[in-house]
Amino acid sequence: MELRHLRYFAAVAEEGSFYQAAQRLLVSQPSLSRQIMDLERRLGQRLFERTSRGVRLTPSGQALLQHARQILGLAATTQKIVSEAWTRWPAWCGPYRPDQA
Amino acid sequence: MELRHLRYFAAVAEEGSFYQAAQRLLVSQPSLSRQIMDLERRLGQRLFERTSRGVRLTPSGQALLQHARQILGLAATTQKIVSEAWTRWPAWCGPYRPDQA
DNA sequence: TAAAAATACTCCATAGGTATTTTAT
DNA sequence: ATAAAATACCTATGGAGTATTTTTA
Repeated sequence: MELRHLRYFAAVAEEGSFYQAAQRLLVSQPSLSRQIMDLERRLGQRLFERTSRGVRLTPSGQALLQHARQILGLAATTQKIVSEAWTRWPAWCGPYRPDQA
Repeated sequence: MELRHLRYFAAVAEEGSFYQAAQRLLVSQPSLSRQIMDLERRLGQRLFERTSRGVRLTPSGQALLQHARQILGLAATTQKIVSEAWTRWPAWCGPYRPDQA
C-alpha cells in the first residue's frame, strides 16, 4: 500500500464517483479505476459498491476512509514540518517543485 | 512522498547504514541510496550525514523519524483492521499474496 | 587503504493515457 | 438510452539491478 492509493481512495470517497475524482486528481478515469482495484486486491476487500451513477462506500470502505484521512493528514503535517526546518538542501542541487512532495 | 520512502528511510535510520538497511530490505544498496536521495530532494532537506562507516541522522532526519514511525504504524494498523473485516473479496478474483499489502 | 556511499548504465514493472465496451438505471 | 465504470491496449516514467567509481575515516 502506498500513499497514492490512499489519496486516490479518499478522493473517490469524497466525490462519490471515479469520474469526478479523476478530474479532481488530474488523472484519467481508467488509471484511477485500476489503482482502486489494486488497493482492493491488496486489502482483500471491496471498498466501493459500483452503480451506474457513481459509487458508495462499503463498510470496509468506511473503516478505511477514517484511517486514510488520519494517515494523509499526518503525512501532510510531516512534510510541512520537515520541509520548513532550517537545514536547507544545498542550492547547487537545484530546486524541486512538487505538487505535493 | 510515498510510504516506500518512509519504510526505506526508517530502515536506514535504524541500521545506521545504507549497506545494512539494503540487506534487511532485500533491495540493492544503490536502489536504496537513490530512494533516500529522492526523499531528501522532495523534502528539500538532507536527512543523513554520510561517513565512511555509515550514516547519522541530521536534525531534520531525527524529526522525520518520529513522524515516519507514526505514519508507518498507523498504516500497518489500518491494513490489519481493514483486511480482517468481514466483507471478503470475492473468491473469483483470485488470491493476493503481499509481502506487505 | 579499506569500508561504505554515490554514480553510470541497463532493464522492466507498472502508473498513466486513449479508445472502446460493459453495466445499471 | 445514457451516464458511469470496466476492460484492452499502448506508452513511458522511474524503481530496481549490476558494475564501477568516489569518498572519508
